Amino acid sequence: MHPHEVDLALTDGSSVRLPAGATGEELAAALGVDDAVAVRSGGTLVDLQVPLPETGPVELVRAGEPDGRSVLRHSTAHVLAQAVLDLWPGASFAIGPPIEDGFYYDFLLPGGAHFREEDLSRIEARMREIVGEAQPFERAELSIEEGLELFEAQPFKREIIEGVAAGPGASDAALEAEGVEGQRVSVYRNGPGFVDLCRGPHVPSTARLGSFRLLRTAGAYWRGDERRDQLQRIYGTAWESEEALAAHLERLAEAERRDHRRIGRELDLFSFPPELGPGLPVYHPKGARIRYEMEEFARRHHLEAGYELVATPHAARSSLFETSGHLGWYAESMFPGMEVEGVSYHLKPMNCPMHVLVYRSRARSYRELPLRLFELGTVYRFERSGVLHGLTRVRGFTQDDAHIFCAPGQLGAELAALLGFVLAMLGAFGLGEFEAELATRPEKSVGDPVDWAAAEAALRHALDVTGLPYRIAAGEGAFYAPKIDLHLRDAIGRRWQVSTLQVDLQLPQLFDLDFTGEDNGRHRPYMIHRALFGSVDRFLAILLEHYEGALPCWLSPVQAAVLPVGAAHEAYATDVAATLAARGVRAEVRAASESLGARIRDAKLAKIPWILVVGAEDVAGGSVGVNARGGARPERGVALSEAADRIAADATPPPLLPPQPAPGPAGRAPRTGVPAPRAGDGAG
RNA sequence: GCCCGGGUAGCUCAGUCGGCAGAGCAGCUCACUCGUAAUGAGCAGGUCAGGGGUUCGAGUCCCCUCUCGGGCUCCA
Repeated sequence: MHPHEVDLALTDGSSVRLPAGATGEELAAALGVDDAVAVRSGGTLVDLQVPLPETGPVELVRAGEPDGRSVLRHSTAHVLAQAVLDLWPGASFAIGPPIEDGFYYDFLLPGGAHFREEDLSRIEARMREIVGEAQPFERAELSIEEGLELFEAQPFKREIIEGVAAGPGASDAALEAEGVEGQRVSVYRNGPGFVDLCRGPHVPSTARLGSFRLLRTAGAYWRGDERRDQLQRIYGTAWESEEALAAHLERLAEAERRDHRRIGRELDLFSFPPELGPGLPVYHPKGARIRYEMEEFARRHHLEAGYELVATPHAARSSLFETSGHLGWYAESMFPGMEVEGVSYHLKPMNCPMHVLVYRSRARSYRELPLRLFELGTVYRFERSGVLHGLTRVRGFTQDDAHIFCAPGQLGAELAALLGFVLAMLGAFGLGEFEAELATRPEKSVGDPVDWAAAEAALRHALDVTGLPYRIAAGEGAFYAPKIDLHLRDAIGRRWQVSTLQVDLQLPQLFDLDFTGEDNGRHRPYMIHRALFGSVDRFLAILLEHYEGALPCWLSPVQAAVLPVGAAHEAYATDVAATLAARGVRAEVRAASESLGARIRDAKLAKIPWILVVGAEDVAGGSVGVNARGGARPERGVALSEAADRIAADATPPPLLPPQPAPGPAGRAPRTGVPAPRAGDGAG
């Protein structure tokens, strides 16, 4: 029996009577919790084996919660390192943190060796042996000197210890997690020969691990610095149960099925002809039709929102980009110049200098402001070859770009209205879950910090008015402007950065823009850069992945397929298609050269929202058979006029909530007024 | 740009030890004229990414280049 017992307060408000000095393991036993992996005490996580503090509430961290998964993943990463060091004697190991959905570990293999895909199964087999041996994780704390001695043969570990020992500012968060704090280093041992620098906590034993999978190998620079060693990274995933692991692997398969590059090929939307060069897409008729619908929607609503259309060329004298600062700051991201008649030209990486010239083409009055210039402008950026990715990262793309020139006093209202407009537009595409980042002045920036602060305040005000959840991304603004970056989540929870709103402090000055004020004096306008889709190309890719290719009817390149049962019904099918076309529906007749079943299958695979089957009964009765995408079962004998009504309604672009000057309580207004996302199921 | 792995018919892929370049789908032709996710038969389709090398002989082995994919770095 323990000499005395204490009442231990739990975070949920209850308490448990335990012997003094009891550990997290004993607490878990007392509570009947069998999946605890750590203890949360005073905001930090500690090992289960540590005696619980008698003051302050504590809480068990269970395997399935976010922090618990991180512990599992971190522990699994240790086992990965242990396995690799077993299999490659002389290997160096660097860092191995938990990450979203998994973990990785970086190594330098002896003799400059590299991992191969087939190594993953060997390593995984060795990891499973270690798990089978139920090795305890044991924590120890050492002095800096002891740590350096322990890791004498491990240059990366020594560098971490030395870097942190050198004092604050010499470390970063990822390295801190590796277990060096102040003048102590913590290490974890498991098994006879393995010890790693680590802050912890870890599971009590490797036996608690097992639902993991190694996924891929990759190169990764030491400390993320491309001038330093490139290490060999192994990525894996780990979960609290086989079921959770299987669910994650299924999510990966789901993402694979939604890959816009695959869908683009299967639906014949676009391609990347090698003859054009990397990162330069061509849109096929169906893909171009989708773009047309997106762009028309954008143009129409911009006009309604008080924008004016402009059009500008793809190239300009290099001197323009000297003036704008692009060649000074971002020449590396621009295509090299070309010489024409002794003058250097560049492809434009952004539209703003051109729009500035439109503004400056004549004297401007305060009466004209805010002046909102909109263009679907195609820009060219020299992206490094390794970063290109489908339509989401290309070398030539079209921005739905606008520049708003306004008087200083108009900035706040303009930004707030703009943010509402952005949310309404994106909402119309069926995307509703947004998060924002306010990116503030970076280290490398131009302009007066006072102006920066004012611009940042205006952006923050717009966010507050809109009620959008946001976080501050300190120091992540563009060199010339603070900005709001808008992110959205797609149907399977992935986050995509889309819109950007920037308050430019530089261009009006560089181009010496002005307007005549009410006071007959010259004033400098503010300039807002903004793109809603960001890139039309990239936004199309996001839509394709979000909808798995089954776009809402109004965006579908073909909205209805009319299938005659036999050749005798083809004339009627043509009439049906003409009726639909008269209602503005994009309809196609697919003649009876193949079996009806095969044509239905083709239409389904092409994700056509409405399939109309017409046979003898329909010819006689003026009806159609309706097979709607996502519908429960096909209908027979629907009157043509009724079917046309339903399809025409489905094919109509959604309404857009006008920008709201005064959003309602809790700032949900921009979303509540937006029509519910069209599931693209054609249910009419 | 860097690391790793790929590139064989429009697509997905097979091709053993270096010994005649294949399949399914798609395409075309013919027959079938069909009531809600694949009718049948036939035909055609290849500079095996490109170039160089080794070899009696290269899709296969070696080198270079291009390109795609996964990462890293970058992303005004």
